Amino acid sequence: MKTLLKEHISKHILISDNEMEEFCNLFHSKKINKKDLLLREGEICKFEGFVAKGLLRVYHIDQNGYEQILYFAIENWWITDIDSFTNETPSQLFIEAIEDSEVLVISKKDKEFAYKNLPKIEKLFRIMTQKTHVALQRRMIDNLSKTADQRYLDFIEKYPQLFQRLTNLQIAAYLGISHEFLSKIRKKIAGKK
Amino acid sequence: MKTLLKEHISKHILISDNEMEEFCNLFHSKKINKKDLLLREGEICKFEGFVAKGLLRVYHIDQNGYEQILYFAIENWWITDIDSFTNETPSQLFIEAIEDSEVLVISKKDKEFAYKNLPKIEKLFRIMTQKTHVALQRRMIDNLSKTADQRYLDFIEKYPQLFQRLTNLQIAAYLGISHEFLSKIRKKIAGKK
DNA sequence: TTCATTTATTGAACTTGTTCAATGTTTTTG
DNA sequence: CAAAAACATTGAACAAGTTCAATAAATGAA
Repeated sequence: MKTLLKEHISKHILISDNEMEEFCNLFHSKKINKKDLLLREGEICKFEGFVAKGLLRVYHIDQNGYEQILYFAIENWWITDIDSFTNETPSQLFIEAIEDSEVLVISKKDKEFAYKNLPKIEKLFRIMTQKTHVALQRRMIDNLSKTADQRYLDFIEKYPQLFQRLTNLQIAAYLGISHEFLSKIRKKIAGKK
Repeated sequence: MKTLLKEHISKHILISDNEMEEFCNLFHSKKINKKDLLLREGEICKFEGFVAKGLLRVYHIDQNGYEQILYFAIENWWITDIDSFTNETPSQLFIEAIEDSEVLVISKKDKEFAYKNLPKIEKLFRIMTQKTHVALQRRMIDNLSKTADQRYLDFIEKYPQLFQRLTNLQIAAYLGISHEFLSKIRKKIAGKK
């Protein structure tokens, strides 16, 4: 179960076998069935998770009841509400499994323990946070500067494998448009080929 | 010049006087006059900067020639294109001084040196990246779920002091709307009072 | 297999925001 | 101070995207 996590860590930092074991022992496996929630709005997010299997979505529900998907997480991605987790404030987000999933979770206390006793873990999370920040920055620029058509085409090109595992409803909620409008975009694009 | 930086660092990590000196010596002061550029599109961003004085904007110019402002940086904020800086790829961004500014910059080489020799610096940047990521995540949610009116009102409430130092053009470019439309929003709001 | 639920498509009316062009106001700079 | 440049406002025509309602298609559970 933890081989994926270990491989992932090794790709980012140099760490001894002992340290690796000690760190990975802080994680517990959690199975989440399709449609079950790992976090709901109003709760304080008490975990950071590594997706070992499956697919989840992190989303927000606005005043009008519409969903916006902040991101998807598949195998090898980390998942948490970093805002709620670090500041210990009620989350604005839901995390739900889109497919039956397995997430390796670490508690805040154990993460702090790792930061204290395994200095390389600072580097690991510094790098991971940097990566997710870069991804979000790119998305922000795209959202500000591109039309929905273009964002949809970019999405397919950028995440072809993820695309196949999602419904149009979910893709629309990620792109920030209604699913009806996505449907019209799809028609328009299909007509062009 | 570096007292602000030192205060800032002390607020986030515990560090000895020696380490503080050694780290801060890696920074050079750079004065940027109003309207001058610190980074332009296509360049590889070779620095990370701490704003000691002034106000800058980080923006992107899209295919249609419109500007989108990714963020503003005032005193005590860090400024860089983290994407270009970490991946050493050409930047999509411009950084320009809105007011005469002073930025304390550190090169990539010196930052790597700090990571190697001053382990607490890992923690500092892990925390800073986390903070900027949280801010961007909140903004992403707002952009996906709120109307321009609401985003404008939120902006004024959240950054009242920054608001005063910006033109409507700049605020519009940050909110992701045309400045003409912002003008109409302002009229509507003024009428309501 | 069947019935219920979820997902996808489509059209029409509507809202939000853009674009362009004209005009007025403020700020900068020689 | 005067002229130029940058900034702000307004209106009209337009484009992008939403909402609602109806229908069809796909999926899932008993």
